[in-house]
Amino acid sequence: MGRQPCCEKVGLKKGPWTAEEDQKLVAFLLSHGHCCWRLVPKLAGLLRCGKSCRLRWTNYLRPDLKRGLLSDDEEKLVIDLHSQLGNRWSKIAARLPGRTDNEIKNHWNTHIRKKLKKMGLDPVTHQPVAASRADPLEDLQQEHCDDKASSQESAGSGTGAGAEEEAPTSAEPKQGAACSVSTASAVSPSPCSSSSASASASAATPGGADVDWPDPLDLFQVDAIIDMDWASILSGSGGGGDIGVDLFDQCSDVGFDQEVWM
DNA sequence: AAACGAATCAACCGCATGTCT
DNA sequence: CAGACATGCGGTTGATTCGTT
Repeated sequence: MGRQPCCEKVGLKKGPWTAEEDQKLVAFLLSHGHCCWRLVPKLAGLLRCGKSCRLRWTNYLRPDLKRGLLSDDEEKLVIDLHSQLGNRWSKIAARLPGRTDNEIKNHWNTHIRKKLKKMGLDPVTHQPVAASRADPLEDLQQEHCDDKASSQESAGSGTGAGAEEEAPTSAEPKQGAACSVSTASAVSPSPCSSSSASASASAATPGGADVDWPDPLDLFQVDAIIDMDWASILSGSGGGGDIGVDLFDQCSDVGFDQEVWM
């Protein structure tokens, strides 16, 4: 006997998430963690499939996400990792705490690829297309500040060089999914049979510390939660004192991987 | 001020792989 | 062992935002 299908695609909502849906999802996951994604929308009262919930959480609602553009160092690291790993965005994201595979992928396609092309480098192979420079990464850093200009210039000089020329990384046959090591997700999958996550979840609501923490179960202040400076809070530099340790303990109970927080 | 085009990014889709019955 | 299902991944799309004319 098999399991129930992931989502009966009947009556499920698609498209952009509303603030109310975000609130429900955040409140549920912060208080219960995720047991099985298939059950999350049902338990949280959402008309979404579990897949959509997981994506929304992973790419947008996860509290440990950094926001904003990638720093120079992060961008360099992405380029370096991409040269080694190819389009294995989840692997790359795993090396950049607080960044998601989707975010990195988007940034690559919209920024980095153009820069590499402008520098005369093949974004796929990272090899010079023609005669090229000695240290592309150094040039990249120099040009980082005029991103907009470079993007437009490259668009003009690209002569049709767009997504259509993107070829699969020859040296990297598609096998990223073969790696079952948890990568992008900050929430380690807690099996349904594991009672620890859900059992302790009721006591794991982050709050009650010195940090100005909106109670997710109270008013569903999701925006405030998302905008919080999590890195500072968890490192104790945000005035939270021991909040970092407390949150580590609490959040690990609901399935967070502490290493991903910092 | 309006129209147009480019850039950005959130979200969806389909596939691959691992797990469970 | 085989089939069904869950999950994760990468590619792609479409709506929105931003900049230019």
